[in-house]
Amino acid sequence: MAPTRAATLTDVAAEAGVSLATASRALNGSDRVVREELRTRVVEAAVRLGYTANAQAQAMARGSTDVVGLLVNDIADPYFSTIAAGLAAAAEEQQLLVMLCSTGGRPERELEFLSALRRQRGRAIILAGSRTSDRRHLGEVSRQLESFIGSGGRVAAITQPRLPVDTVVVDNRGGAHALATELAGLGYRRAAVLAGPEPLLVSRERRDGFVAGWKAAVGTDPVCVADDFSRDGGHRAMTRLLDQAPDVDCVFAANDLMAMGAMATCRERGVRVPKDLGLAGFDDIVSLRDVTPALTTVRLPLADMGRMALELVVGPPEDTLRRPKVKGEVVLRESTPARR
Amino acid sequence: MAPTRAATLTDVAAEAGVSLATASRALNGSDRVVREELRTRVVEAAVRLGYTANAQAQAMARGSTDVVGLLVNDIADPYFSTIAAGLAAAAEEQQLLVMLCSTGGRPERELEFLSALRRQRGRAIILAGSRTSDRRHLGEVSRQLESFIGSGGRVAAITQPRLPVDTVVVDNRGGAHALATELAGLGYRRAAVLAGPEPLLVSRERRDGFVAGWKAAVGTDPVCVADDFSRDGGHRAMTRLLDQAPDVDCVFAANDLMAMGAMATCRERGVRVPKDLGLAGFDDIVSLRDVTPALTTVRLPLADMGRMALELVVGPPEDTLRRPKVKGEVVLRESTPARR
DNA sequence: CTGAAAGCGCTAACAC
DNA sequence: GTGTTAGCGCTTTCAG
Repeated sequence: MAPTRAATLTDVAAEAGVSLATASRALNGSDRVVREELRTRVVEAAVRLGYTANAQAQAMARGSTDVVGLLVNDIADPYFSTIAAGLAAAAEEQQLLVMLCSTGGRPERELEFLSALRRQRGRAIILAGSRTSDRRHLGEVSRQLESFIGSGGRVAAITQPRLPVDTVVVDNRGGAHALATELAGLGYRRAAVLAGPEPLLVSRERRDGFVAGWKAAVGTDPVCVADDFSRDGGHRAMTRLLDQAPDVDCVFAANDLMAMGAMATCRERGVRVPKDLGLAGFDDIVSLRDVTPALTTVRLPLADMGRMALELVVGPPEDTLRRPKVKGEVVLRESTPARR
Repeated sequence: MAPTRAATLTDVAAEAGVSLATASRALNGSDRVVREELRTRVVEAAVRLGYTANAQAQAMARGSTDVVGLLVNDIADPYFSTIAAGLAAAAEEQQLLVMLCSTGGRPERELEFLSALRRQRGRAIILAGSRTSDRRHLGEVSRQLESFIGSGGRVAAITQPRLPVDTVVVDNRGGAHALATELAGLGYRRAAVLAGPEPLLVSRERRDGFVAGWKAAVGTDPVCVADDFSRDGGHRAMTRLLDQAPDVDCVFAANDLMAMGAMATCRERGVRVPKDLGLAGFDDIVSLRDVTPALTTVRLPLADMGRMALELVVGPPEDTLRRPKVKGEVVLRESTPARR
């Protein structure tokens, strides 16, 4: 059957025998009050006609939408999907719709999405881990964001404090520092770090925090190997590490994904965790619950971070940049038992 | 600073000294051709003014949008997030925007999203595992979908063949049947099934397929215990199973999440997998890579399923219902070694 | 409390 | 080729 033209507000008004304005006021909220009798007449007419407001038309007339954009690196990564879940729940409470973009790390994709959101006149955009370091690209992003903000849009970021926007910041340094202290206290003596890509701030902070903590506690410098912030990256880094420095007794991977990759390397190489080697990660992603041995990590309240980011973009804008902080909590598990 | 009014096409036209129509044709595509000279003039004016088309206005004038909705149960569940990733990638290729809704299993949320998408005049909506069985609710959903379709919207589902819409269907029965056959071939003799909620079709299909396969191969009826389709559900079900029938030698959990829960129960109870008990799941979610022992499962091409679903809603609509099928592939791993 | 009418920004006939 | 103009569906002054 041919798509029947959807009923419009005009239709409803006619059906109810009232003016367009009254129908609008009765149906789609307004400070104005409509007499109860008319009101019900309109509502009934609307139901009879199966009326659904046209959000586009409303957006145009009102000059604002209910859409917030969420930009993540990879929605299949549990780190991001948990953040997304938290954000989605908060968005629901605020009656906002979430537009999702999983960039797969491609900078051009990021820019496309920003511009799509400008076109959509989105109300806000939330950047979760825009993993880039290319200055040129970062410049472009800033430019896009500026004009988005300039035309009334709100922006918040999660752990990307390089952009001049409200940001949920994670105390990476402190978390990693605390972890190093704990590990040293457990009796480990020869540590290594599997860091993420050097240009990534998060990665540097975690590495530096760990190194500082370790130095303070043990007095030595951990070996550092860098690779991608992914499971495969962890796998490769660990392989190189075992070749370079087979005598380490504990390894800190800059995120859980890398730690899982490292664990896989250990299995392949016959290195027993935690017998031969203590291993720790960072983030406490949900899938960690099911790895064996259970992995020591620094827990981040991921879902809350999504929530917080959304809260940054609703409510009245503030003059000053906000940077709510979340701390990581060291969670010791089987992968790093006390070394006697 | 006050949000400066964004430049409109009218502004651009004025700046370029051409008519509105020409500006529109030059900027936002059209079959009409614009003389090169004017064209560049318009483009330059647009750049100068920082013009961004207003998607709302375009949608209204054109009568269609570039938005597709994706409805999932829980975006933090790796099953859904992997599907979402596949779908997002495909959407990008089609220049479509993805509106995400993570319902958390709440039926009312599902309906709200459907109606939001109608309001948005979304082009299509994809339902991934709308996990419900309530007839009343299903009726409401159908009604919403019908009017969505009636007004030109497209709908596709993933593994929810109860709705009269194009659906990516999974051969749950066949996959589970094949798994049962393999397990029997490996020498297992006393099987149990941790099924999902009885009302869920997927759950019944997997259970029935396994039972049928097992019966054909071994001749007996597996014990069945049902619970939620989640990690916790698997944990509870396994607990009950161990109490009821401690002598089973292999367990099939209706999805990987339940299998992981079951594995946790085993760890707590001191039941060794696979020594005391073989264990298998279904889906092959990505986090499975890192559990020990590696879990036998039936692999589903999750990202592809997201892709396929999107393909169902782009391109010309067909008269007949389409039901592309995907098969599961049995992947034997450490959790089910041969029983001698 | 209700109605008439002026837009919101853009596209697509329809003329020239 | 290019310009004019009539909508798209709704909100919101501005008058009654």
